[in-house]
Amino acid sequence: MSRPVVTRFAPSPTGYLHIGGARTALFNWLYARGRGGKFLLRIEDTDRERSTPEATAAILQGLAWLGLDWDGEVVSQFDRKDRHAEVAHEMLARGTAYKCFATAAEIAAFREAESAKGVSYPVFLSPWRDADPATHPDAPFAIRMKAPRSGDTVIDDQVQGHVTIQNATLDDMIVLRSDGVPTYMLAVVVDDHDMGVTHVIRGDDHLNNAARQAMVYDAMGWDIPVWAHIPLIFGPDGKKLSKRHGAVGVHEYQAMGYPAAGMRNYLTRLGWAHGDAEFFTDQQARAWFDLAGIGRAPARLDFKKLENICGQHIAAADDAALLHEIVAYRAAAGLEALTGGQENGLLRAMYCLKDRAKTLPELLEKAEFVLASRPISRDEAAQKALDPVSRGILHELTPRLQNVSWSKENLESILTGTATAHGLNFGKMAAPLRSALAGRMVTPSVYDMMLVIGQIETIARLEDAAA
RNA sequence: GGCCCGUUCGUCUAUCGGUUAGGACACCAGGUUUUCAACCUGGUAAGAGGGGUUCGACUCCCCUACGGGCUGCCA
Repeated sequence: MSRPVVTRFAPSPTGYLHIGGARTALFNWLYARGRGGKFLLRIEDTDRERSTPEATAAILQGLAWLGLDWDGEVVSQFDRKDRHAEVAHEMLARGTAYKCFATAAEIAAFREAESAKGVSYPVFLSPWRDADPATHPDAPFAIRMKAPRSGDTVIDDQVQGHVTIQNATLDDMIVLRSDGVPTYMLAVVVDDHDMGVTHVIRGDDHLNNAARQAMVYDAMGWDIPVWAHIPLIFGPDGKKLSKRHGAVGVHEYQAMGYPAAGMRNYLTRLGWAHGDAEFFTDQQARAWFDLAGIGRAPARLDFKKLENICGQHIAAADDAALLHEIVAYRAAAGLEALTGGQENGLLRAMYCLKDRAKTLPELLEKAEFVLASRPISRDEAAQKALDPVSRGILHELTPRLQNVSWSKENLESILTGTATAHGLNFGKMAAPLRSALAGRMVTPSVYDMMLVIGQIETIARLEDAAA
C-alpha cells in the first residue's frame, strides 16, 4: 500500500533562503531521505514582478550549504503555466469551474458595499456561477472554481489533526486570471500532483489554503497528498521573525561560522522531538524523523543552544571535513583565504582545537598560534603577560629545550621543573608561554602548541618574546 | 470583524487519564583546571486563567486572555 514517498520544497524566489524556509526544506528532506523517497525542488516563480534569478541562486546556494540535495531538475512553476491553464480549462469542461466576467472594480465595489453594511466577512459570490453561457459577454473572463457552498471541508493534517473549515466562508477562488495566468492556488495543486508529491510538509500559513486546494484535487479527481502544516519559527523574543532580529537568512548563519551539521541538528530539533534526543547525527535524524514528532506551537530561535549543538558537532567532525568547512566559511564571511601552509598547520592542530570551539571563528581564534608566523603580533593581554620576570624565565627556558627529544613528557618535566624552581605554579608560567607562542592568552594547551609548531619554531618564538 | 491554529521551567521539549511533571540549553553555587572550551557535583525554575467531564486531569470538552495565520485576478 505504501507508495514511495515524494516530498518537495517550493520557495518563491523573492529573496534569500529564510531560516524558516530552510527548516521546512530540512523536514521535507529528512522525511524523504529517511524513507528512501525523493525530495524535489520547485521554484514558485509565477510572480514575475518579485521573482529574480539572483534569489533562485541564493536559495539553491543556501540549500547546498545545508547539505540538502534534491532529486532531479529544479522545476520552474512559471514554465508550467500552460499546463496549469490546461487544467483550468479541464475544470471548465468538467463543470467544476466557470467563467466569471466580473471585473476587479466590480468586486472591489462589492466588498466595500458589504463592509459598509457591516458584513464582517464579505465573501464574493460571483453572479456568473450559474449563468447561462448564452448570456456570456464577449469580454475577458477569469476562471473560478465552483466550490461547494455548504457543508465542511475537513483537512486531515498530520500535525494539526482534523481541521474543519466551513465551505460557506470560502469564495469561488480564481484558478486562471483574466489574462490567462494561473493563480498560485491552482499551480501548487497541479504541480504537486504532476510531480507525484505524496507528502506536503509546509508552513502552517498554508493551513487554511489547504481547504481550497483540497477542492481542486476533488474537482480533478486526484488523490489528496498527506498534509503536515508546521508552525513558523519565532525570534528569541517570541515575535515573528523579522530583520530586526538580526540573522534571518541562512547565508548569514554560514557567514557567522556555524557548521552545517550543527545547523541541521539544531533546526531539526526546533519544533520536533524524538524523546530526549538532543545531539544526533544525520543518519540518526533520517532514521528518527517523523511527522508525529512535530510540535504544534511555534518555536523560538535560541542562539545559546545553537552554539552548544554546533560545538558538539565541531568536536565530532572529521578533521579534513572541518578544514573544508572552514575554508568555505572564510569565503562566505569575506575573509582572506588561508595559505597552503596555514591549512596544513590547521590540520595538524585540529585535534587540540576542535573540542574547544562552538563556532568556526572561535576555532580560528584559538588557532592563531598555527596561523601566525614570526614575528608574532601580540594583543594587549599578551603584551602584559610578558613582564621582565617572565622574559627572564623564557630566556632561561630556551637552552633547556635545545637538546631534548620533542615529546609531551619531556616538555612537561622541563616546564614544570622550571616553574617549581621559581616557586611558581604552572599556571603562572603558562601565561608568558601563551603570549610567546600565540600572541594571545586564549589558546590550546601550551604543550599541544609546542608539539604542533615544533621544536625550532617554539624556541624561536620564545627567544623573540624574551628579547 | 469572521474563520482556523496554537499556549508545559527563561528557551527547546518529554508526557499521549494515575509520574516527587523528565531531559537538554541557559542561569546560580561548589569542585577540577594551564587560558578558553570542556568536565564533575548540587541547585533555582513549568502545565496562561476559569469552568466542566472523571474515582483521578498537563493530557478530554467549553469559555476567556494572549500569540499567530487566513480572509487577493500575491505566493
